[in-house]
Amino acid sequence: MPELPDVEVFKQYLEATALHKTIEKVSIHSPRIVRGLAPQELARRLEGRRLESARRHGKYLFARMDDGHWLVLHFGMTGFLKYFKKMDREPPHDRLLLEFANGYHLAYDCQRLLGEVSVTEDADGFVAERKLGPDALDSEVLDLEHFKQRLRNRRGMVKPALMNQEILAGVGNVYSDEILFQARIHPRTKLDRLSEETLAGLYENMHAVLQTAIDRRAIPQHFPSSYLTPRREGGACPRCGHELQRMKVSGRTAAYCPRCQGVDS
DNA sequence: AGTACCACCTGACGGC
DNA sequence: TGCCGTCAGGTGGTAC
Repeated sequence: MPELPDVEVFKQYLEATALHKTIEKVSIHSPRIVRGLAPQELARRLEGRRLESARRHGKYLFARMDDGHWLVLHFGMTGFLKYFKKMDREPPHDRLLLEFANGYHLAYDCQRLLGEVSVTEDADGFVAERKLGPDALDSEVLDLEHFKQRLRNRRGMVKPALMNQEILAGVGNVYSDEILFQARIHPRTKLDRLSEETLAGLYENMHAVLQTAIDRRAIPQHFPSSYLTPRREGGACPRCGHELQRMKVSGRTAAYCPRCQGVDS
């Protein structure tokens, strides 16, 4: 479930492995993941180039090539990157494979094919075109006042709002549950029922949860024991011991503690 | 504007 | 054993 913390870890991984190496060959095993240009065109644009730097916005990863264009990666539900030398290390659902001049490979693996790969001349323009809101961890842009302003005057529920990539980018189903659990807010709470104090707490917890997840390499088993994630089957609330519950919110499965997170409002 | 529901897609899992 | 429905959840489209 690659959300903001997972993609941040992919970015750090790409930076540590695949930069500044000439791409000698590109293999596209699943053409349908390529969006906005023909697969052959994507290959042509990558071959002979080097990746020079990486950026992330929400759940999107951008790798800048030495011609100034950007390789754009989105990981859907099941995507990840793997850097390796020998082909017997190739991951099982390798959809796009870059081969570098040093003999190493970078695979974009995506079992369920819900991810996407494309190229853009302008990463900021891509973000604007997709109507993505500010990155959830970019506190320069998304400070508390801006956060409150973006959630203000909305009639919907808090969980779908956190997951709405046009309001803010990067939070998905798992981390919205964790943020709401830590902030002690019921997932179905209406935005217009959140006090200023609760909104401030939501903002603080959003930051803390996302940053903690990144620090723990987005590995749920390494998260603090006070966390809801990883969700245990019929598990108990780590705070009060009450049995955790699941409910559908806006078509998604929400996990929450009915005692700590109040009642449906 | 917000929500429900469906589709995309694969694999795991439970029921029978 | 094996078939089938359901679920997982990011995104995007449609209907209301």
